[in-house]
Amino acid sequence: MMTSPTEKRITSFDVARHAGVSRSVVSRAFTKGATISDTARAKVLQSADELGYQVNYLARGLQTKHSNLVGIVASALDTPYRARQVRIAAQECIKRGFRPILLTAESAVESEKLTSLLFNYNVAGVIITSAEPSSKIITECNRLSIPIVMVNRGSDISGADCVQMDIDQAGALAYQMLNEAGARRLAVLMPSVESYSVSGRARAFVKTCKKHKTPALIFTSSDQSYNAGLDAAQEIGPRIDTLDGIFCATDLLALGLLDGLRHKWNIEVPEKLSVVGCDDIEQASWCSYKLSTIRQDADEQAIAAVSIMLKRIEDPTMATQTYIQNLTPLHRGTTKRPIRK
Amino acid sequence: MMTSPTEKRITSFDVARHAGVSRSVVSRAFTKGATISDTARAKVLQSADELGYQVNYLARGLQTKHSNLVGIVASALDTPYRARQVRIAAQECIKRGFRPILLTAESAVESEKLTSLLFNYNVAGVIITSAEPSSKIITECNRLSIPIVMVNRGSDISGADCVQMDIDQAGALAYQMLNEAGARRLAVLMPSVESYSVSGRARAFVKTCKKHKTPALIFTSSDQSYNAGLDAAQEIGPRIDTLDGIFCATDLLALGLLDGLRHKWNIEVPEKLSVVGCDDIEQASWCSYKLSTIRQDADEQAIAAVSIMLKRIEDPTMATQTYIQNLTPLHRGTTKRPIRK
DNA sequence: ATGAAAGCGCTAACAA
DNA sequence: TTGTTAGCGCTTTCAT
Repeated sequence: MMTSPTEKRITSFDVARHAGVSRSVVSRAFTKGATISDTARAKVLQSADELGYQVNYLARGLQTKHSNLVGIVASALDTPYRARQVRIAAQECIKRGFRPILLTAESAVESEKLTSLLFNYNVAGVIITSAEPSSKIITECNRLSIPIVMVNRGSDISGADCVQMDIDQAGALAYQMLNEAGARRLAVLMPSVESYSVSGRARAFVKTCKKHKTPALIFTSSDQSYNAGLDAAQEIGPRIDTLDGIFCATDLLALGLLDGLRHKWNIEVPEKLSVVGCDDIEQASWCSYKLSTIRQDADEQAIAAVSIMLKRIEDPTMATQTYIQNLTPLHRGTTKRPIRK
Repeated sequence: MMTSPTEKRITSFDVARHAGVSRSVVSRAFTKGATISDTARAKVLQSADELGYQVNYLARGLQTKHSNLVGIVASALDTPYRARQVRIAAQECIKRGFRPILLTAESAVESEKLTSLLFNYNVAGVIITSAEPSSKIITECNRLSIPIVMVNRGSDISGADCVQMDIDQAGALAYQMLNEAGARRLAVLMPSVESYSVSGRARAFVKTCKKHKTPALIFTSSDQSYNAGLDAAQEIGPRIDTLDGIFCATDLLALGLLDGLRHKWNIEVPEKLSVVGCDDIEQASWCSYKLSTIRQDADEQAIAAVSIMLKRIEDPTMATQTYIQNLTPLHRGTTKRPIRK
């Protein structure tokens, strides 16, 4: 490989000279839809290849007023559901010609500070799939007219597109699954910290129970993790005789509870208690758990988010939209099935 | 909020005028270590805040010849170990003032194509924690003198810094753990597709066994996943009487095998067979598994990778380094402990 | 279809 | 310490 010893970056100027054309032509060769002859394009592409030229997107973005960078703000990235969501969202962005900048934000303050960093790059859009994005981000994005889509976050704040699960359906489905399993003395396990999607589905469940005149007990956990579910078993174990069905607001919580109940309290599931989770993370299907759960499709969610964002990039005047995702009940091993089936 | 109706982006020029100084002064106010008076800086910062000004990093990068963008190329992002690794790496980048562009690459060809995309952004560095990065990437990075660090990839290709686990130690540790558990008829379960770290640790184990005159059986799985481990149980179950200890090249594989053995073959672990995994993913510690494993610290690995990358950014002439990570054996519930303890 | 020239928003010499 | 000036590498009218 005959690379010149000088470390100089190849610019469009170099390519232009090499191909015997002007810089404009080089630019056009890399801009699709530009008015350029086939022969000229071929010549330029050839030269570019020989010299190892790559368009400098920083410079291009400076001119065109938009980088093709997008921001993905995510919390709890190392959680199964979120990891999947982010992976698909990132892939989708790339496939559509954008590059995702990944910002991991664990707290609201943090996420606010981080998001502002995105503005430094003139990002074309932002996807937020963090538990607690501050609403300040939205106003700021609006001010700069940067498309923003929130995943599983309330649509209370106007000016942002949303992709979310149907929390009411989740609550109803959880009740229905438990009911089908013959459970009548119900409970819910939910994190004490508020969040749209997780708290929402739990509350919807409670509401549905009330509607059916079978009020549900409420247990709270410190967060949505496996360990929080495990801890919750300490509280739920002793009261097992007052219950026969419980809805856990996340699969991770359900898995922890399951392990706590089975291994620390010797309580049999589903014989003694039916358990339903929510999300359908991979681990829920593992043989040791076979967790009955409500599936929300992370891939669909991520793809919808990216798709809406790109649509808004193309047409910023489009009316704000909310994509409500459909849910699927999955009876596996932690709910008794009715005899007729 | 009195935001002007015109959508014009605020530039340093606007701030300069508002603050009654020149654009240079504005620039200096945002460049640390620049020579500027406190009063001037205060004035500028104040104006910037009022106008909602943000430095345009695209323009800055164009000038300074480096964006503070870095690339993170990762495969299997929705796998527990990788998710953690990427999360920490991203956080660390951000903390140190860089922004990570996330590229998810599942195959070698793909990762090659993707990496080249990074060059469009003048990334300051690249971290590759993908199974199969092509070595072409490295030569290309070298040509452009872009720092690159490979995580858990062989250091066979010179010109790149590496962070990796000590595969020989892993093999030795696995043998030792199994041996301590009284296992004498050993086996290993490894994916049939080659990869530096995963195949490496398995081979190191086989070598150690050979050295101790207790040759190990080799079972192969289609990949490193839970399901692959589950499938492997079909092959291993029938031969259980010829074995009493097995090393699985990844925790996920071990978890799958465990479930297959226990739930489909009614084989008791560790009574009938001792199992040792590798990685120490979160699920390994879950009550249903209590997997004995070899811990490699994902956080340490990610932080080391970022740290080395930044060091090289500062001093590109630094000698190539390889950070070898120390491993910790973790006896949990899938290995019998010797009586004296 | 192509080239010349202007400028995107910023930083970095240099001069004052 | 500050302002002036000249680009960074690209795209984009506007002529040709």
